[in-house]
Amino acid sequence: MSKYPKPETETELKSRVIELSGKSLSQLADEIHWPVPENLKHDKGWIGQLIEVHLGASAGNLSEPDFQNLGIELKTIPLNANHKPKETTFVCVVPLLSHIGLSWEDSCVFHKLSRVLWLPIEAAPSIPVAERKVGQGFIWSPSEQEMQELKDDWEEFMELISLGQVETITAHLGEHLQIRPKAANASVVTTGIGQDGLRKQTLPRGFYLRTSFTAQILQSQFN
DNA sequence: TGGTGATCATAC
DNA sequence: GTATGATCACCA
Repeated sequence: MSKYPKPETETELKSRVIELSGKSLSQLADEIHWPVPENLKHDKGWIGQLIEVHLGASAGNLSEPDFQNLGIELKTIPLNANHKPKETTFVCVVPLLSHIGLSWEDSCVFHKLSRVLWLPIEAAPSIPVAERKVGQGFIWSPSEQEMQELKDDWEEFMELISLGQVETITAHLGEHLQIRPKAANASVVTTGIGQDGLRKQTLPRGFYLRTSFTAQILQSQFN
């Protein structure tokens, strides 16, 4: 889409983010001739993809940062009526087999969260999707303390997985990160390690950031 | 009513 | 199935 080429510099990206702030989703959708869904029940990724187009993110389902040349990952963050995160944030799929010898610095969580463009968007159910407005986006990296806490969570999870305990992991575990299912439905399977140490088919899972953590990020940015 | 567990669309 | 993008829906 030549109308929205990829930003070549961080400065360019930032100025485009400023241009988006305050705009409604129907404005953005109209510009690229996209219909606006009544609700997101069957279009859960619609807002994220709408923003990707407008910011010129390298689209597609590649395992690359959204802005590969800048090393920046784009995450929209839905806000409730109190302007706090409404949902957890998906980070990446949990490695259940090829994690042996994987270090924190080589993990998908480390890479995805090293540099993130957070873009808050109104998501209170009382506001029709078309009327929801884009907030003020900003580029973020974890503080030293946040990075350490994320690493601690990650290492706790990876140890359990190595021990074949993945099916004992619930979303209650983890300070900032949590592990929850990540699949089209409960019948999807991937290969993991069972309690006997042998391969076993199990439900794919993903790492998610708790809303308390993303709330902390927003607060440090706007307060 | 907030969080956990489940689910939806789409490209390849 | 795995990757991208996430929100839904129910129950404690």
